[in-house]
Amino acid sequence: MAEKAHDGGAEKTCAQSPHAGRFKPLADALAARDEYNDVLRTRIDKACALLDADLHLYPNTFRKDTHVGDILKEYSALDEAALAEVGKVFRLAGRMTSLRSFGKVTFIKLQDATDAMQVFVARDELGQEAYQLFKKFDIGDLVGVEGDLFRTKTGELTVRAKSISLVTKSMRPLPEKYHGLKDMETRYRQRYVDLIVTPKTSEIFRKRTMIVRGIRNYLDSKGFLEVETPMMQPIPGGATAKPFETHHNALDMKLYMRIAPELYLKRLLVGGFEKVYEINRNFRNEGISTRHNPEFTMLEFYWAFADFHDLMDLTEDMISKVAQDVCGSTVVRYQEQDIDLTPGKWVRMTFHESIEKIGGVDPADYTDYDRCAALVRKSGEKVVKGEKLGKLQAKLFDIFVEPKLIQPHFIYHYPTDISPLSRRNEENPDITDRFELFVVGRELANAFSELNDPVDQRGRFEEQVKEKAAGDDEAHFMDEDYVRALEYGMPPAAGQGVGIDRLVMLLTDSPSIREVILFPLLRPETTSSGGSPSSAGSGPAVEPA
RNA sequence: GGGCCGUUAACUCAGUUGGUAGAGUAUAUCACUUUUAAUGAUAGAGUCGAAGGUUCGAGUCCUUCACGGCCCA
Repeated sequence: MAEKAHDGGAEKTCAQSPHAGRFKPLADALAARDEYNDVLRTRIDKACALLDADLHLYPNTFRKDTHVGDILKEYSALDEAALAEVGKVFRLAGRMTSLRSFGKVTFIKLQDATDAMQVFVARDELGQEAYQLFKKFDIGDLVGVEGDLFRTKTGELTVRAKSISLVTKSMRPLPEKYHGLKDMETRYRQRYVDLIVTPKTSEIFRKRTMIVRGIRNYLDSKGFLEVETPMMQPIPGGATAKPFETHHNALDMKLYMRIAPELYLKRLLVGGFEKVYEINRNFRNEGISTRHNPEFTMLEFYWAFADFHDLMDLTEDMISKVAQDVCGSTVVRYQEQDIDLTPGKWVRMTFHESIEKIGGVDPADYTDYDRCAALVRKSGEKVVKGEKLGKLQAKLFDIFVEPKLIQPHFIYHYPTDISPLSRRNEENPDITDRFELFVVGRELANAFSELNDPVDQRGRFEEQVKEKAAGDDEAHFMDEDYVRALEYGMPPAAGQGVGIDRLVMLLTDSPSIREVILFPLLRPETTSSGGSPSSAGSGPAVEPA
């Protein structure tokens, strides 16, 4: 007999199994997408073999009594003799992320939500039959292990399996063990895989949770009340941005996804809450970049009987505490730079001062309209007809100042022209009691003493409406109800928005916002067969005649 | 929206002046009872992102498109 032909090895294929039919839909779907390769075929064959051996592929019966992290914490210090004393049998479960087989003995790495550790699986511990079944398990399978602790020859704390069982069969192979998953697109699209194989990724999202929790704890401890306000709003307000539009069918009503919760939170100040905050999603229908995702998370908080100076103090205290808790220091490393968030180190400087001192712009070049416009043009920016001086100054600021604000800077007293919701400065009506916080050349927070004069507010809305009519689709809508609320009387207050994603970027040393958002927005995936992604597996693609 | 770069096996990547594709990992088979990027042997695995074009001949050159990355607006 000619024996050189390999037909997938000596193992029988799924086609010969009574369970073959169970996997046909999977095989067909894979084939339709041109993904049905020999690795996947082998997985199906193995799954069939496991079913043939009367194993459940997805049993929900295994219960663990500990986690890898707990074991490592408690027993890492013990030597071989001390471990033998312990003699305790643990029940662990997790994903098998690597496997080294020596015939009658196999080392696997078991990864659960807490950590990863080695498990020693030996034929002489399991018995011949169980060990043969175990050999059908694949890297990527979830397994349950029962065993005690020992140290291997190289001294590694290891679980010696008395039994090992399949908890969930994995039908797809994991990425390569050494290089891991590098392809950014796959990492974002299939974040579940990224989380399995990239420890840094899961670390970022754990930190993200800690950061958000740290902020909540901080504000709660200061007596702030967490509230939830509408994400779908008939009139979007509270920021300068293009909103997403949607439609409510039953009410036959146009709605906007909120660009900010601000106007609702301030209505709550009118209602008598003196300290409120909300941490939730905002949506802005704008470009996507390393710093912008269409939906992003903002903290906004409002504090009655306080002004923007109080906010600067609070912000400095809050962010440095969160950094200390999450990063273990108030000096954090961001993209090869040390950022010092230690309280007291944060610079406070006026908007105009920053243009002059940091931007190096001659005062005459930003106070005189024509000279300012000329400088803006010279710097490669457009000047729109009728654009106000404050807006031109903001452009100068963006060009000359913002990129240089690496260490934390509060820049305050923004021009009134670009601050439609802020309270005017008492001495100079052209500027507002507003600040923005910059770190690593990016805006991290925006805050101001709130405008609570209903007449002034109405006038500013009307200005915005004019700009909207003139073609600025980022300008504010008139919000009559909000003005009415102010007419009842809103206490003097200060309010602030903090970009949580950007804060998380800073504290996790992430260069892109996509690294700190679990599922960043991407264009639909195109399949190799050319069909629309939604039609894959749900029926034949309809081709135009 | 613009510029530059990328897309080759399941993963990470090579691929020369244009001559029908390679490695490592993973997978399969064999050996192996202490490895940890285990080791050794053997084998299979590719619509080279898609569609056109130039050419005797295209992974390679040209055009368009799709998706992604970085920078800019």
